[in-house]
Amino acid sequence: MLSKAEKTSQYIIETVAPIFNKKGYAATSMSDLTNATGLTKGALYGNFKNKEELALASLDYNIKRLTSQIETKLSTTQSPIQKLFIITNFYRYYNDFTRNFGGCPVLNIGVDANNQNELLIDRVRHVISKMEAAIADIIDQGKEANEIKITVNSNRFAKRFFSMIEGAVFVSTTMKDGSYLKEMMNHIDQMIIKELKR
Amino acid sequence: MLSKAEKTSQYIIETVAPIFNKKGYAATSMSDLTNATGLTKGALYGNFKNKEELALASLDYNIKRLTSQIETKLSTTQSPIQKLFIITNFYRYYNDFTRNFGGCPVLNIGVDANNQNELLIDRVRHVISKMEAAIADIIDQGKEANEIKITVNSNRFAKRFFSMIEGAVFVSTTMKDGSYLKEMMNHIDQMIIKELKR
DNA sequence: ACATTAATATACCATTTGGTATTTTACAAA
DNA sequence: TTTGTAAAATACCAAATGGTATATTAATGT
Repeated sequence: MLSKAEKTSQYIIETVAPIFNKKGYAATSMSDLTNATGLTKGALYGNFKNKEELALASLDYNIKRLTSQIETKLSTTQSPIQKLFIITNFYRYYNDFTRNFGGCPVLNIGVDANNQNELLIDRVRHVISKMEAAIADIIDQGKEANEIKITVNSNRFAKRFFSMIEGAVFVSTTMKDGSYLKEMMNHIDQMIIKELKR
Repeated sequence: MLSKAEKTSQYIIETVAPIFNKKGYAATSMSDLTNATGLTKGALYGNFKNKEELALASLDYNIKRLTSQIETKLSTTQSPIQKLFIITNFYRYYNDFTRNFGGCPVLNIGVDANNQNELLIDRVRHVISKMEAAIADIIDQGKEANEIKITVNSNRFAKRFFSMIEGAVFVSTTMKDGSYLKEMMNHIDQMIIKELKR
């Protein structure tokens, strides 16, 4: 059972996470957070050491929501190739998914914290590495399962795969035009078929 | 001949543009700008109406530096296909190019100003549209010159082209790893050869 | 050289910033 | 129901925020 403080901390993070994600670290003020939560500074500083800890916890929360959603979807199939299609299909409708918490946290905090906050940017780098590694892992599984050509460079493909996704996420968000994501996912699907599939 | 005020305005923008680009609009304070320029608020507010005008002029300046550099390089060939290769080759070393003014202004301000500043984000959208249109235009010229298949969808290809570039720019910058850009440009070159070239 | 204007510096404004010390309130065990 | 403690509200801090009015300095045309 959650204690009062744990419940409050949870509530604070849920409320505050989209704000940090939308506005960025420096541009988000403590009063933005008290206004949004309906709580006072006493409550916020009682539950979190400072603004930075709030931002870090918010980022972790957003990343967790994102990755756990992908993991859930991935677990519905055993086929590595199908897993890759599940990822592209998830990002096809990514704008709808992220609307709830204010855009892609990897992109937003990655750009916002770059050269501004080492702790935040380190976490973003870590997530990117993890996601790329996960994609490369799926490809390697595909090789073992004889679904994917053994000649492909898993890591190189994973990096390109992820870069393309983030590029489409960025332009799609900025231009408020979901077709960028859709077209890019179609292209990546073709890449999977032509470059990977054996 | 430039008046004193024009020279000062120019100096301010040159000095201030990379700061806005790195830190974003809200996170950049007027004292950041007075410190960097060595000028006082009197000088800044004498030459620019307010902080927002400074940010807009800074964005315009950065965008101009970027686009004029590309245009110069493009003018060295007549061949549409070669022009596309010139673009990918420019972005191969984009991190070195943008180091001087603090990263890609399209990416940085696009993410920073999204849902925060309408004037800034509108300018970013406008630039993206322009760049995509320019790419589509090159492709159309390639069709007329019998270099490029008439069946390809110029606009669709241009959007994908640009999205891929920005994605590589983002991950490359965030991870401090130029290989993302290099690999992506190699891939786009292959796309040009396989999808466009006739 | 002088007067006029343009450009910059200075001093100040109310408001907001992140953060803290203290008081008050809510809660749980006895 | 009382008491100890955990949690949240309040009041406050110095510093910084964007912006302005005024004073001072620099440049310019005559």
